[in-house]
Amino acid sequence: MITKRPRGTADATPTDTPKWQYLESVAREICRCYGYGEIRTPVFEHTELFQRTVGEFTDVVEKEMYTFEDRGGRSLTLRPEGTAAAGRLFLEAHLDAAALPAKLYYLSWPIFRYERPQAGRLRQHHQFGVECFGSADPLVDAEIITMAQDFLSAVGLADLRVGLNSMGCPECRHAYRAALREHYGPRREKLCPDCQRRYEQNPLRLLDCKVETCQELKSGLPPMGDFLCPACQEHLKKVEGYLHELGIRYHRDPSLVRGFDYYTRTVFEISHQALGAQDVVCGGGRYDGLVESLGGDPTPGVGFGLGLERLLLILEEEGVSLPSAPPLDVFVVTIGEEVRSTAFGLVQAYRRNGWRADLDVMDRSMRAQMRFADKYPARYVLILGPDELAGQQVPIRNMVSGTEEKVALKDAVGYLAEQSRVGT
RNA sequence: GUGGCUGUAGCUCAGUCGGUUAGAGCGCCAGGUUGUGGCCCUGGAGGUCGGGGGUUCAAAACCCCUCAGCCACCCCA
Repeated sequence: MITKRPRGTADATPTDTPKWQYLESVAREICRCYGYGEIRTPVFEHTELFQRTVGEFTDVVEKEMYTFEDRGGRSLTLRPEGTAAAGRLFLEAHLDAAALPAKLYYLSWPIFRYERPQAGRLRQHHQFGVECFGSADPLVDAEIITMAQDFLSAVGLADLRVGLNSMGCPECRHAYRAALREHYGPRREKLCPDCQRRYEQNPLRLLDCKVETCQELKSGLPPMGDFLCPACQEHLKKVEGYLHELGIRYHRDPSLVRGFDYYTRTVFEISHQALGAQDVVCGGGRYDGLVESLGGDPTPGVGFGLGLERLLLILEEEGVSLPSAPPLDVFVVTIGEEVRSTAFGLVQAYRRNGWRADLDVMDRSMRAQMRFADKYPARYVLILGPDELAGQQVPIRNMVSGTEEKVALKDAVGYLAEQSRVGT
């Protein structure tokens, strides 16, 4: 082999793509019902876009971006997430000047992060995501969570775990950050090296460290909930109220923290145990400061990103059956060179009438052609040899029932339509 | 980025203590049936034993490096 695919990437063959197309069609249908419209943006953006929105000191920006300089000296980055690009488009396409909210979705966007690969974690993966710009209404937070839930159940998933938390607004977050520093300050030396860095750069992340000694140091720490300002508490309460009314099961997880700086107030994750350590299939929340940080007027927003490879892994693990390559409607078996142009014409006639039709191009014996048609699989096999050509009558074999009928060659195309009308 | 496990045919896997020409099942191709699929039978193709280096009379096996996959961490979808 001359080439190998780069580490942490995946190919999709004709066996795989029907499954992707299926997920995409379900996603589109959900978005249609919820009133969202599709957007497309370039796979790379100015590096600064992600630095400003995702955050300078986040893991993603610090060490996971595919950043390069183009021939004009610009620093560009393959997008490591979708929301920032959606926000950029929102401003650049002047959607902020149109009627709000702007309800946008993106489908199968390639997302790039330089990470150590394992099952459910790739360097290029694909996300279905939804973003709603312009409304601060907690109803939209609930709508977004419901949408993700609806999509996942529509493709056949149950046993989902929805985690919910609030990260507060900049004011209450500031207060909590101070409280964290106060709590950890005296015991700073006992923290793991990662947490010592977090203490300096991003104290909120101290909360979900899994190192045992750091866990112990958490005792006596007031939960973030205590620091939420009245407005943020009210917001969270309303989101929960809507979820409750809609019958969405979730659990409050006070230690749930998202790794991107743009999140404010509502954050949530949907996970599934079939996935192992990388168990989060969907993550999202509210990002009221994002548009402003891009230079636009203050504009609230909420959204989610959903990993399609991880979803496919869960579905496979759970034994949910997904579409595979479609069968052939008719395979035309040819006997001898002299019938081939007639056979080709016939196959073309089928195709132009919307049938999936094929014929032998491997110079196979009749028997081998029959075996090939069987394995394809083909619903019908039409046999065309010198005798049929002379008599203008062809046998058409139903490969499921094994029955065969003689049909006039000129009626061969109509025959399939007739049979499907009858319901065979 | 850290620690660990695993790489043998297209796929799933055997391969004894380091010993001659590396095997099986499935899949693929052809034939048994010179014009009829599935079942059965026969035959065939297909291998840099992940790659490179080393130890040895001899390496798929032992050692080192490297690449890839997987597991956990970190982080995330």
